Amino acid sequence: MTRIKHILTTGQPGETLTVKGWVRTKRAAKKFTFIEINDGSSMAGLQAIAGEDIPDYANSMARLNTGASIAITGTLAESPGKGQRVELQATAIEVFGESDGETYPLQKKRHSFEFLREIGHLRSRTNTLSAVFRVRNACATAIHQFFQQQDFLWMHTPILTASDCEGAGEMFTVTRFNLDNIPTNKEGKADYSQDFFGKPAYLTVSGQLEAEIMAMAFTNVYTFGPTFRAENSNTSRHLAEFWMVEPEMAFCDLEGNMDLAEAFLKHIFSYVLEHCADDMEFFNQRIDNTVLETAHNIINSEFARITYTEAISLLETAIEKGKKTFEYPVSWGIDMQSEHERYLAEEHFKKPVIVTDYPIGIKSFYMRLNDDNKTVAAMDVLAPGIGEIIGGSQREERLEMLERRIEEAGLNKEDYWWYLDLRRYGTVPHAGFGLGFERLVQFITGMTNIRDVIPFPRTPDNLDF
RNA sequence: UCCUCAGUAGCUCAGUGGUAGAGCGGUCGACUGUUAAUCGAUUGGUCGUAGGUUCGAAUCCUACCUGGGGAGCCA
Repeated sequence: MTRIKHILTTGQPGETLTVKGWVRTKRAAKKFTFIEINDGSSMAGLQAIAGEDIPDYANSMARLNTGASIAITGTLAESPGKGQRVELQATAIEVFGESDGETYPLQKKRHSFEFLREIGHLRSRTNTLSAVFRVRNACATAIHQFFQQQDFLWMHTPILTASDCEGAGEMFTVTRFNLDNIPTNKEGKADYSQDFFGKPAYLTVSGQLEAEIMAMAFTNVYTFGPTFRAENSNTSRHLAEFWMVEPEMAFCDLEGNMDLAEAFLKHIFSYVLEHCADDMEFFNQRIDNTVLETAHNIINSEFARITYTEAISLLETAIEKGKKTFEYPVSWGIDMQSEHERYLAEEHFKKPVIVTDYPIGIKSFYMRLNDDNKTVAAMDVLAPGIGEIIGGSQREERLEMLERRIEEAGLNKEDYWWYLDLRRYGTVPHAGFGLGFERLVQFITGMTNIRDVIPFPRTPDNLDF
């Protein structure tokens, strides 16, 4: 079967072929009809023209409403009209499934994204959403290509986990209990020893700790899979189920980590520009007229790199000079608010900025303590319009230090016996980061709501399709 | 979870106390090359839900539901 993408680029006049897809629009004159058919392979559809001479013309045309699935057989010809190089002169049309114009929700007009979310089973047939999902696919391909070219191994870390103490947010509990009749122990609480795993189980919030295990055997690995957060977050950049990419590198420090993150983003943007040119052009025209400029900016310019301490100074200076007022006060030690991060990325640097070396008190226990004993070797990549798109760190590889940090965090050392073993046997400096895949797709396409860059978004009170 | 805005035709919206409207879409018709086709006609509604105020409520009040934007949490 010939896909429309290839016909539009390389199809030659005179070729006889059959295309299959869905009718986007139909324009009828008295004795002939133009049909635009789309099969999802490209933004542009193929224009077909059917004259009265095709079999069962009147009846066929009446059945070709927007959304109908059809096969058109015909001969390619140079198009006398504007807007397309070739068109298909139909000799036969087969209708697989009709689409009632009275009830089919997609019309030949713009729809709001809010409305399209309500018809999640049909929205991928629209220009914007199909472009988003082609770009999403290209991003995923680019990610694998980037890592594979550099000898990283793709590791499948588990979705089910027992660790509930990473502090990365609320977790979904997984159980085989009948929730209307939960076995209880003497204290009247749920008796997990009778559950499937014999202890509480959850959906993973991160594959990082397992990735560290694998990096201690394969040097460079990455994970790419679904991740779950049960936080009651209702924003345009949070999902309960999202995809995360987490590279982990042995023999690597924070500097190497930043270098990888920057090269990684540059590669993905380049790949998408090359492979989804039409889609990106569409986003630039219809969604956000800065996406192409942003993409070239990412590829061609160095990311800004500053320490947390420098970032705080910048913010304080901006306040002093009256250049900016913030709702939340700024001082060394605070966890920066969205408004602070946005100022840095969107107004001060106007490009991605990597902030490093955060105060020990606001970051996770596994991040490596710096020599100043006040900061840890953490890094956040802040993107204009998105905020934190990557969060990472050099990991604490010193056994005694890690034990101390676990205790200080109020966590149980015994729960991490295997994680500590990695420091006991052949420990090495290592580092890694996590990238929110949907936020990346948002960043590239300019789509403002994260629910529109994943085919089937899962958010609080929303589990349709 | 908090703050805020909004729910009126299939969609996008106007109507802000006195007989429910427009554009688009759909349908029918016209048209020898259209491409968000064009032109003409036509179709279309329990005004989010439940109470309340009033002679009278889409409009005012209360609660709830749903959605958007912002915040927190983070990727």
